[in-house]
Amino acid sequence: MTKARPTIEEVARRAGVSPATVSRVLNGTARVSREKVRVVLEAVEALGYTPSPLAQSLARGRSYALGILLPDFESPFYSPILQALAHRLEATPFRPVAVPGHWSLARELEALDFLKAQRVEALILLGATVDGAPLEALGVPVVAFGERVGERVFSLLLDNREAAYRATRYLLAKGHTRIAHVSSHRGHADIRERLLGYRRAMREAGLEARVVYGDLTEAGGYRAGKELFARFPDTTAVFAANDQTAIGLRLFLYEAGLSVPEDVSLVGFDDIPLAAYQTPPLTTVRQPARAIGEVLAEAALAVLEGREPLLPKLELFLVERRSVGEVGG
Amino acid sequence: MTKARPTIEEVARRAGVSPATVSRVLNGTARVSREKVRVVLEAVEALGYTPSPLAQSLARGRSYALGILLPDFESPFYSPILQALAHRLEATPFRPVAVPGHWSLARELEALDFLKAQRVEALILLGATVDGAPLEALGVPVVAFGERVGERVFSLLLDNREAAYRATRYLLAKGHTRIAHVSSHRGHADIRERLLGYRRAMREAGLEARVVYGDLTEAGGYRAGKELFARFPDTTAVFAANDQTAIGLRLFLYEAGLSVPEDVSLVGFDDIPLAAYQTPPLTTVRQPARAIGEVLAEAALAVLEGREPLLPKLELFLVERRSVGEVGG
DNA sequence: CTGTTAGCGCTTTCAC
DNA sequence: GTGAAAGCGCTAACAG
Repeated sequence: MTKARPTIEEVARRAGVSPATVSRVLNGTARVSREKVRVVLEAVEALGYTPSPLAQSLARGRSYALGILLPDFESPFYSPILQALAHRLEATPFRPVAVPGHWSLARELEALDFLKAQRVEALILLGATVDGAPLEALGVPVVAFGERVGERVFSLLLDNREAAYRATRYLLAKGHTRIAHVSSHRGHADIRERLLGYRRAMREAGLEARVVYGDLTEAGGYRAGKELFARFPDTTAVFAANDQTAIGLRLFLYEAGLSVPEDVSLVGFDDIPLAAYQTPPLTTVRQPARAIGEVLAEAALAVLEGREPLLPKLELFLVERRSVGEVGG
Repeated sequence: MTKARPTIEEVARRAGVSPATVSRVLNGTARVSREKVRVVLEAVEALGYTPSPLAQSLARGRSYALGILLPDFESPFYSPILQALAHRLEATPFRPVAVPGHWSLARELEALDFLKAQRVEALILLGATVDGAPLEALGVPVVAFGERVGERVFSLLLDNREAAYRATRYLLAKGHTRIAHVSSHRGHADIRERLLGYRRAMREAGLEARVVYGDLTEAGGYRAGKELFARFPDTTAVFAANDQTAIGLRLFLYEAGLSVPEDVSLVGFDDIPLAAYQTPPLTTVRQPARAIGEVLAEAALAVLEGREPLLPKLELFLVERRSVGEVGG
């Protein structure tokens, strides 16, 4: 067995003071004489003492836990957000407790139960679909990304519709007219917004919309490509609801012997880390993952301190790379 | 304010029993009469009671926390392992506490301090470089992936050297002779093993080794490609220490107008999710992320229960895709 | 400034 | 079987 960690009691004894005093110097919770401070610090040092967060939490009546509900740990889009979130929390007393909802409402509900049991003080929703009652039941402030949820919830909303509209317009400007969109039934409001932006651009241009559905995974994008080119073989450009879809579809094109961007142009959404390294580098709408994570963390911290969180308007813009060509160019 | 969560006390009062009894029925920790069980369960139900893990931990003297030290949350290789790890832990009383070491020994040490403070009961090391004393200081069992660490540590070791050897042999069999390897100074033992395997295959074939260094990121792979082809323009095949490096290098090739696999063949390592979707699909050595995560979790649980963990020998095998061509083929 | 006294919410002897 | 009582390690009044 390992030697048990020292307790505040032992530190106090060794320093010849009361536990309360030790607590006070460690937390700066009240003025303590220079001398005692010194002795306490020495004892802490000598014993290698670190307070037990467990005991602290129980005594203070707070968990210092921040729940983070995300689809899963391996999503190339959400992972960087989680990374930024965790990073921002490092300097605070709060710890992230991240749980995967596995893209399923049922699993999300389970995750919420878990977070509830953990007594999280606030909840950050990343690409979740839960809403209403279950959230209320948690009884803690909620900060969401991408979805306008309930009343007492702060949402960081990016203008997906506008961005999708502009991405489609970009394709139109390049001379494309037979432009398809790969959407998804899975995923949250953002995905629907992108579809709407695409539709609007097409409608305004007097063009017919071509929509097929994937599931936001590479495999889904591949399948969608297959379906798309079976139904609309003359498509010259496709705007995918996310990068993973675009990348999956790109594999289909490769196998079908269609080149990008010569035969078909491709635009994605998200700008995941690997988008810039595709062949050709993928033109896509950049979602500022880092900033998103920081803003969400900031907002959660604000709410916890009773401040009104400010959710700055983050811009979505198209990153032009090499996957889009000019028609007849 | 939200209503405070009910305590065991309230449940007991409502059921007309003592808190001890409530605890007993909830934990099956002792025999309780049918009648009381019923009443207690009813009260629990009515109040929507969930025990506080905090209080439980304190009272039981254990944290149920499993530390997981990994490079960062956004690595396409480690994320899936974390995902599997977390998944395996879901059905257990243990919770994963994952902290990023940011590929830096200093940050890893900080992370360890944090985990120590959290009183984790065991530690799982994913691609970490810490070793020896700091680990001993934690005073808990350690399960590591990829690195043979200290004495009291269980390591899941895959034969990277052999796999790299075989990957290089594969390239040789395809007729390549001017084969380069992109290694890295960053990263742990695995990376060095891969270099050794490559060297051995080259030596045995009586060929000159061509080694350049990246940093395991796409950007590093790109830079390495630049350096490689400046120094050895006639290279026809490159074996990269990981997929991200290969993908970065592939961008360099694309920009340089060299096609894969016609002009240069490419082999990666890891088989990250996106490898199969590169253009062309990347031939790579598959590391079974899912299995790795599960085995590590299993091992940690075993150690915690006092059992000898069994670390099955997982195989590394080459996944042939389309990024390798035959010389003169 | 500082020690004493109560707990935080739960588990676990220890008796009955 | 079951309740009373004593903590787990720490903080937070409450008196001095």
